[in-house]
Amino acid sequence: MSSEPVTSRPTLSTARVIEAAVALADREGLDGLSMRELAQRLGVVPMALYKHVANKDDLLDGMVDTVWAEVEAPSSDLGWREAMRRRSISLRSALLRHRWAVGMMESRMRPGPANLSRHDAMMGCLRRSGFSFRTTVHVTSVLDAYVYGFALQQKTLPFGTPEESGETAARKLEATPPELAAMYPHLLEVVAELARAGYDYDAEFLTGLELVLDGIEQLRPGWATADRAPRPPIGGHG
Amino acid sequence: MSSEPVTSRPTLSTARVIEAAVALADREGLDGLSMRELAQRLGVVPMALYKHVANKDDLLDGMVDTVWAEVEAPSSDLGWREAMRRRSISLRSALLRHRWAVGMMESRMRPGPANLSRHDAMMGCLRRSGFSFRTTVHVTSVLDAYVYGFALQQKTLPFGTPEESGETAARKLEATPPELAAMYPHLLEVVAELARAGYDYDAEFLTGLELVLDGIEQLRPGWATADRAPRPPIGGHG
DNA sequence: ACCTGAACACCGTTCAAGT
DNA sequence: ACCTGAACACCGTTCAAGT
Repeated sequence: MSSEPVTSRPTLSTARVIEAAVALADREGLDGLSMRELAQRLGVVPMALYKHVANKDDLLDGMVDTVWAEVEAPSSDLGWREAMRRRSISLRSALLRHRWAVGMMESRMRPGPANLSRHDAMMGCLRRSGFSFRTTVHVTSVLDAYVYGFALQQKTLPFGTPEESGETAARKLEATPPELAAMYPHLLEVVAELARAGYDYDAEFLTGLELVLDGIEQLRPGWATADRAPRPPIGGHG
Repeated sequence: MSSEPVTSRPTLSTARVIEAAVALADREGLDGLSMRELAQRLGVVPMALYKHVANKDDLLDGMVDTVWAEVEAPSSDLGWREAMRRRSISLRSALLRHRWAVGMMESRMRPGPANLSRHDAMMGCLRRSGFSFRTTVHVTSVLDAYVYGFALQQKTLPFGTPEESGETAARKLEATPPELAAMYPHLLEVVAELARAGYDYDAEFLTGLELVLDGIEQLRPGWATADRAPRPPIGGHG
């Protein structure tokens, strides 16, 4: 009696709605994601979606947690530096696959389970590696700022590949009227160099990441001697 | 004959439209900024705006350059580190005053004159301070990522002042069901510490900024010896 | 020539009518 | 009880009609 539906259109579910919404946003951007368009792609009437998500904001909550689920949770087995490096690279990769998610990863009012578990793993890794509470916050703050900020820049800048960036820069350079070139000599000089040598986002990200990790290494209290959380310094943390 | 209009409503101009749009976005956010609402606040019919801006995107271009005009251009007189510190703080302040602008500062396809002049000053300061072309790009990339990323986090996170953040965290903590507390022990531990000691965005930003500046100091070729651009190392930059 | 109201093609969501 | 079409209050922008 209860024969499986063999059609290519499985019945709607919250998971399927979220999955389709992510796919739509990946392809068309956040502006292209409307409840009406999403419904059409799923072959249902717009109001049918509201059986599976409370509203668009609820849908976005689910989409963001889908992205979090793709982020590698740091494990303290690797040592904090390798763990933080891998998590940062993994977070950036997820944000490259889902550019619409940049700026939404920390903003949801009701964080989902994947979000919570990844943050818990981050805190656990740092605390177990001997960072104090306060320093754990510093590390999280500066690393997240760097990764989110870099992803934001890349999402936002007008070129993709190294070659493309060189070409874009070169074209812009040629199109620059002489009076502008005279007003912004240093900017033009650097853009010309980029046009010559190309601009590789991945390499740039890794360079900056090591720079930030070096800074964190210095921040770690007792980094040169102890391997576990030392007693707090007399003056507090300031 | 041509008597000055003494009314409180001066005639419309591009500058006045942009100014009003910035004020509206500051107060109501980007979502609250519609051409219709903006027109109403200016006491004109919606279509009247299109005499002064080509479309909404053109309006946003103008708004972003208004924010750039508030950013202090770095001067190499101060030394690169102090100059970069001041520019970063100034950029963040502008983004705090105009939160809607986070994520739009580098994304405009037709950058305005204030944008170009600030970027030119940045490049000029770094080049004059002895950074190579390539290292100048690294410095710009990592500093901008940090400032934009931090501003994005702050815009996005649900609390404002240190006290408020403590209270918010404490309230969330109390509202946490025991089964969740057991699943995310490290996260809860850190949040509890934040609830106790408070979370000061300004202090956090400055801490991370010095960390990044320390990293940049290491990046600078010839930083220990020369004060002007050294000849490039034999192996290139790697 | 200038200005602008109505219209077009959208949006998220409510709500009442239909099965 | 469930589903859904029409409706509501928006949106940016076009375009033709009015002065």
